Amino acid sequence: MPELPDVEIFKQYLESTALNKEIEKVEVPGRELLENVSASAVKKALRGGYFSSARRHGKYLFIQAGKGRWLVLHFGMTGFLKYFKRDDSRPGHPRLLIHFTNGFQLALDNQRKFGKITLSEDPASFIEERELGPDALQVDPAYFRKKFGTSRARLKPALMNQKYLAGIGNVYSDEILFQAGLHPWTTSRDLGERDMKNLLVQTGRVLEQAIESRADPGRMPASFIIPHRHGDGQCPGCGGALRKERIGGRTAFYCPQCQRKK
DNA sequence: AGTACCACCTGACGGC
DNA sequence: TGCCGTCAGGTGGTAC
Repeated sequence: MPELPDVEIFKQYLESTALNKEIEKVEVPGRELLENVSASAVKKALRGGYFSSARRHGKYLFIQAGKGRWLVLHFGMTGFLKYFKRDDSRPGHPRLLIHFTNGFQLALDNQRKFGKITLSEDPASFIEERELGPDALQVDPAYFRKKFGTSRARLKPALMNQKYLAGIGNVYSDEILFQAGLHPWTTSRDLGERDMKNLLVQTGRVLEQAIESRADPGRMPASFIIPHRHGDGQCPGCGGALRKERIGGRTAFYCPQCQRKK
């Protein structure tokens, strides 16, 4: 479930492996993931060039391959990057393979084909076209207060709405609400000033701590609910049983004891 | 505007 | 052992 922290880790991984290496060949075994672009256009855009930088917005990764030339990746539910040399370390479901002249390859692996691959001349216009909200780590408090202070949506679907904030999905929305002590069913605009402020603070805190933990539940702080998001998980705060419930079409986990309804 | 539901896709898992 | 239904969850569409 790559959400903002996971994609940030992919970005760092890419930056530490695949930048400034000449691209020799490009394969697109997963044409189904291509969006508004042909495989030959992707090959033509990348072959002979090199990746010079990467940017992330929400769950999207933008990789620059020249002036006005960006490779855009979305990881869907199961996507990840792998930089490798030997064929026996090639991941199981490569959908895009970039061969470098140094003998290494970068794979976008995506078991369930919910990811996307496309090209863009400019990340900013891509973000605008998709109507993505600001990155969840770069939110102006006034914007946040306005969006969440007027929305009639429940808190959980509101946090997951990419038009409000970009980057939060099912798992991290649970964590943010848990850290903020807010009930997922609470109507967004019913929040008081204090809770509203706290929600924004916790959003940043949770995402930053998740990145520090390398988006790995095993490394997250003991106070996090994420490692307990399963059948009979217990609240890391009060030890009570977590509740599992369908909210906005997603499976939510929360602590009915620690997360009060407003 | 918000919600509910479906489809996309593949693999894991539980029940029988 | 093996078949079948269900679940996982990001996005995007439709209908209400």
